[in-house]
Amino acid sequence: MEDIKEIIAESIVLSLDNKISKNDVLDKIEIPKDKEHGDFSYPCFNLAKILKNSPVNIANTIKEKIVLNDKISKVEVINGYLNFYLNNTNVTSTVLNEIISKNEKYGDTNIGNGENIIVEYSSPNIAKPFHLGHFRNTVLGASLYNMYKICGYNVTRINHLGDWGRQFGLLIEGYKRFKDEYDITKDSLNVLLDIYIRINKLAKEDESIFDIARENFKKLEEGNEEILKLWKIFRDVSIKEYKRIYDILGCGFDSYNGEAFYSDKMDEVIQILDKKGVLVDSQGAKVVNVGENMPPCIVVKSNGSTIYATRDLAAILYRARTYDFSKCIYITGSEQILHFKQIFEVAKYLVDEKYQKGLIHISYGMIRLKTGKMSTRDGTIVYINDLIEDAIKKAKDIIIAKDANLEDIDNIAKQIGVGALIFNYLKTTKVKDIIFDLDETLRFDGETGPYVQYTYVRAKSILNKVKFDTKTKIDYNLLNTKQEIELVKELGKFPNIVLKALEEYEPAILARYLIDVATLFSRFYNECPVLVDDENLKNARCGLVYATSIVIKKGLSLLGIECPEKM
RNA sequence: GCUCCAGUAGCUCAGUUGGAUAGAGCAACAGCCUUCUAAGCUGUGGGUCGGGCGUUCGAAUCGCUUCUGGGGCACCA
Repeated sequence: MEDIKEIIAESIVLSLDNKISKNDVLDKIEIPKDKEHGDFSYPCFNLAKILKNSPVNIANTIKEKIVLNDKISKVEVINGYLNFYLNNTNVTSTVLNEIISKNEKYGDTNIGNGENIIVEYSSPNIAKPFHLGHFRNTVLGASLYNMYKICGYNVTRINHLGDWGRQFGLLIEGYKRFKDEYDITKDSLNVLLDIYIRINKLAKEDESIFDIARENFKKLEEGNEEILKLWKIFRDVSIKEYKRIYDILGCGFDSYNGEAFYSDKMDEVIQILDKKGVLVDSQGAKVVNVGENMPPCIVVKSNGSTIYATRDLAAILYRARTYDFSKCIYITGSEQILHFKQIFEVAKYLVDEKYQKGLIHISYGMIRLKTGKMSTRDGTIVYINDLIEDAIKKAKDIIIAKDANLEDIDNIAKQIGVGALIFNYLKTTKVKDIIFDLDETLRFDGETGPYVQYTYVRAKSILNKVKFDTKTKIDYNLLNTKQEIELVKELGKFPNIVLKALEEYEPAILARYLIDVATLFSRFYNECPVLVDDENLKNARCGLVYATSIVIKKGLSLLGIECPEKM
């Protein structure tokens, strides 16, 4: 499609005797909102001044003089716009043949050319259950990973676990006191959470517990065997639980090196910064100044210990050396925007410019409740385990109500329930806060994952009823209804949609696109019967159905959503 | 107080980077299943694009200003 835009631009320039540059024209060419206005449109208003003539006259002049190839069927002038209409039969066969021949590789490119990219995402805090915030983070990261992968990048997924810091001193103390009341091997994260809440309460009444906690963390840093053993148990138990969730979500990681991993790599960071003379004393702490409009970045606290910024800096240094990345993408909530601005500034003292330029922070809005912030204390946190359970159960109920004889109901219910959740959190642009609403989250009709999955299932259902051989010669000129042509054109956009979604780090672009495809397919499905007597028409429509199924399945897989074959 | 982000239909959101009559879903109402799965399709109603000023042939989109909501502002992550 892009090449056609080029051709149009060149032709316009020629018909204006090169009085305007091709890039200017290319810049202005747009795809009309209203399909009645053609496939491409060029507004002539800005030419009025340059050529000292009215937009309508200019448009008419271009229309008369322009020479186009057979890919364009007609050109029209409306209100100073030049509207170009593509030759539909040409587009249809090109698009459908490409999709069907490439099949599950449709949309793959090699623009990444093997470049190394790191995506850091999910990153929950050890010993705490997985909640909705982590969920949004995880599905965002996983889908970006999937998209980079098919664009030829070499991607490393890092789960930067929050497995270090003074809260472990407190947790260890709580565990020592209360462990006999619990069975840590069962429901381990909730046990740890419970202990954590209890010891926090206790510490509020008895300040001395905080001192013990500090002492515990110090012992942990020094490698005290007993303490280290406890910390390891917490970490192992947590990862095991997280992995169970990642498994359900169908995502994974190449590294679980979290904060603790960098605990012995921070000295070098401090040394480098000190050697470069940028580490200055400020109110007892050691900081790096990062410009006037930001507070300084604290690297060493006034009590001599390090802070999360120090660990993040150590991670940048380590990753530059280990992975030689061209991009290192961090996915976190928007409350960390300032923090990443600061450490990216400091990073210029640690790594080459090419690494520093590759540091990218992708932030997303909070998930809140109608009543306000989620809070552990008020018990208003929405845990992902519960939500997944609810979603799967609801999917199963609906399936049973519709067709209790369906095979493999549990697996299908899982695909639909989980798909609904993932889609729900990817369809909204990441900048927006999301107000959590259980009914809305568990909706399966309208702009939802199950709707897109359902579209796929209907397509497959048709294909299962015919012998459709991709090798037969198909006359796609027969596809000439409005529904067919619009669907084909939408399918043809897929590769560009993926690129755009990646460029903007915005899976929502792909999710929205899949809704559009599903809607156009549903219209086609309602208006154009596929299983007709006319063999040629049947074949052509089957080709369209098949191509649609390919695009939907591929698109959903990039979002991290599975497609049931029946539902 | 400073700073970043958001504000579009009753609700939840799109809006192709400044273009033509601002679009979807949900909710409401009215239709469509003896024909490829109705988790679907078609239609109706619903808008001072938070307000104001400006730039422009042309603004939901850019600038300034103001209101509302949210985040951040050094020893938490």
